[in-house]
Amino acid sequence: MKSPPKMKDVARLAGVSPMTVSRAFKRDSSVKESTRERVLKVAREIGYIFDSAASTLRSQKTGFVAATIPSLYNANFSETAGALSEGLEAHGLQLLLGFTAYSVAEEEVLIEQLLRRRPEALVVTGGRHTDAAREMLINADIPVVETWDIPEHPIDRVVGFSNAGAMADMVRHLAELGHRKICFVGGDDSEDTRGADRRAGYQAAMRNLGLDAGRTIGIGRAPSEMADGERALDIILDRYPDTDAVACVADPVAFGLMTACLRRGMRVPEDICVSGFGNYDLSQHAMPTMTSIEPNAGQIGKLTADVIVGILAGDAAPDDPVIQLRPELQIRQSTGG
Amino acid sequence: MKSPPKMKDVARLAGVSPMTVSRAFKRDSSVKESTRERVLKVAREIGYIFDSAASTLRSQKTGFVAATIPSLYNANFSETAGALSEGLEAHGLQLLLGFTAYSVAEEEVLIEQLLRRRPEALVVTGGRHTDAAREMLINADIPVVETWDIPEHPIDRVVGFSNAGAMADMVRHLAELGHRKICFVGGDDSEDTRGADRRAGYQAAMRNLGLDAGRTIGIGRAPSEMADGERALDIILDRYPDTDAVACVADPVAFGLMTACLRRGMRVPEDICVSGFGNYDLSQHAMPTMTSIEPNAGQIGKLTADVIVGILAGDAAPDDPVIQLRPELQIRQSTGG
DNA sequence: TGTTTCAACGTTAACGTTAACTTTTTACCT
DNA sequence: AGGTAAAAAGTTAACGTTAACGTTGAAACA
Repeated sequence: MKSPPKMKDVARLAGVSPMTVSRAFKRDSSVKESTRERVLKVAREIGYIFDSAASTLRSQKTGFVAATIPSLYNANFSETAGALSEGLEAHGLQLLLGFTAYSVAEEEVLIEQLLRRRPEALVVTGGRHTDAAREMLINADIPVVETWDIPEHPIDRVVGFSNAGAMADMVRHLAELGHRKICFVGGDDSEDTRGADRRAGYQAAMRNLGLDAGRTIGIGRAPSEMADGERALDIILDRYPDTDAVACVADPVAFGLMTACLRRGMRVPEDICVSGFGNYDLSQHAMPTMTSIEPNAGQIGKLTADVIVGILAGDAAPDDPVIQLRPELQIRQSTGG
Repeated sequence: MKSPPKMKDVARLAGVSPMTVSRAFKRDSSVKESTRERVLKVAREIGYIFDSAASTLRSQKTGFVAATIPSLYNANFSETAGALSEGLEAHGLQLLLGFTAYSVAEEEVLIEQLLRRRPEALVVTGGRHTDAAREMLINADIPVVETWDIPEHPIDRVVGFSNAGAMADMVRHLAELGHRKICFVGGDDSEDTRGADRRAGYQAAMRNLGLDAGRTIGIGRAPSEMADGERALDIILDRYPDTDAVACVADPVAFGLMTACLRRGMRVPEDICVSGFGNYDLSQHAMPTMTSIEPNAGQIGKLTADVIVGILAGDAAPDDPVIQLRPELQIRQSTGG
């Protein structure tokens, strides 16, 4: 088996120079339509596959944008990634995803790996990073968008919302319903900065309301799953049996906790209220339907794509580099809605 | 702002040749430990980031494996991708994901895009492809693994199971419980080959049992969601009101359908049985718990990684290029289990 | 008819790294 | 000390594409 065909092989067989083949593979370059067709036909016939490494090296253009997300398994982040991908594709940019496993340490490693591939922009989930990661992002000399958070010290651009604020809204909602013994269920992992922020939002809101902010149930490292919600109920019944409402870090946890309640014969919301975060499909179909927070995950992805496309097109920087979204409370049956 | 540092800049400042810098960035190459440390220290100080495009071009090694999966939003495929990624990472390979939106036409485009980046192996979800895609895969001259299916004509290696067979198992289970009026709910989209195979499995099993195989409810293009299950119930009650069991193409659809039943006051499983496919977390936590099929998604990813690592390490090809898994029926409350 | 213009294509060199080879240094012998 | 092998480092050229510039020929003008 001989070596795979190169551009010059296509060129020879099509009777043109390699440069013309290169041009034929791009859009709106000056090649006669008939020539382009002939070139592409030859390329197809001999099974030529363009080599993007060589192209990248010479042109210093990779045509893709990198993004770090905590996990594939989280429908919220997937939705952001999906919308981001779509928005970028419309402008000829591909998305390269990397997974941080909810850890800023892993994020640091990942960012370096991604930068080695010379993306034209970088999207990170979260607004807190290791010092080394910050350094790399600042020096990367490409647009950087932090998402799903409102960082204290933005690196560049931001499309996010306040996780603490959204959780505080939820706690106030539960308090307005008359609940006083409110638990928070979430990971006890400071590496998951969004989870930690939501817990902080719970604590701040509880203190502001003059309520006991100590009822936090740690369920281990993110990602939090349905089984964690189930386990959390055991802990709650053991440690805080008078609990009348539980705010969960995410919908799957809330669902696991809620169904565990129902299995024990507890009524939701009559005996105990349960709320989630993320407004998963699940929360609208569960029985009872679950109160949650709509983070507008798709919107985050879409806006992020717009920001990047704008910067790459040379748009002037806006006055405020931060686009702050307002998650909406979705009040449903699990809190009496 | 000057141009970003190159290897030769690091070399100059570290007092070595660029080749030594290159070696310092690899593992187990012949550089003195003290030299390596000095080089890496300089690199860190001046913010040098390795350029993988140049490396790839020269060494003809990309260090990554590409995979096409139908969607980010499907927990089963995500699990396969996650396990694949882990298995590859253990051998220094990165995973590059592409999404086909459940369409073999999109898959064709995607495969070409991925091949341009010269992956060292290619994993595809599914065993049916366009002719052009097949051609590219055959000519790619790298290991190809087809997953989540047992193709009629394997291209190279296979790690999968029979979707039709698994669904037929489910139908037989429902029939053994005494059900005769069994519906199938799934996408009516032939582009989603796994969905189509599951429907075919339903039809074959029903015919074998001498039952009416015509009760198929089409719910549009994949991906199928909870809301589709809810809609499907309306259609079932309208068209086949005597239905006693429903086999769904996937767990979310089954959950949507099941909760829609419960909301109408129908009892599951007493009035109607519901089954899913995929054994999502959801199916174990739903009330009632849902009967489903465990496709061993993680196992598929792990075995695929093993196959690829084996081939790249030069292992001899096995007698049978097909690794066929046997999905297991998980019988739960929604079918009386 | 000579000049201008521009579409269409060609030529040259360079992108940043590393394979393959060569040279120097160090370690270990007798 | 002299010799030898192995470790550590250097040199050269090449990977496949395309930016930048150069050439050609035909259409469009005065």
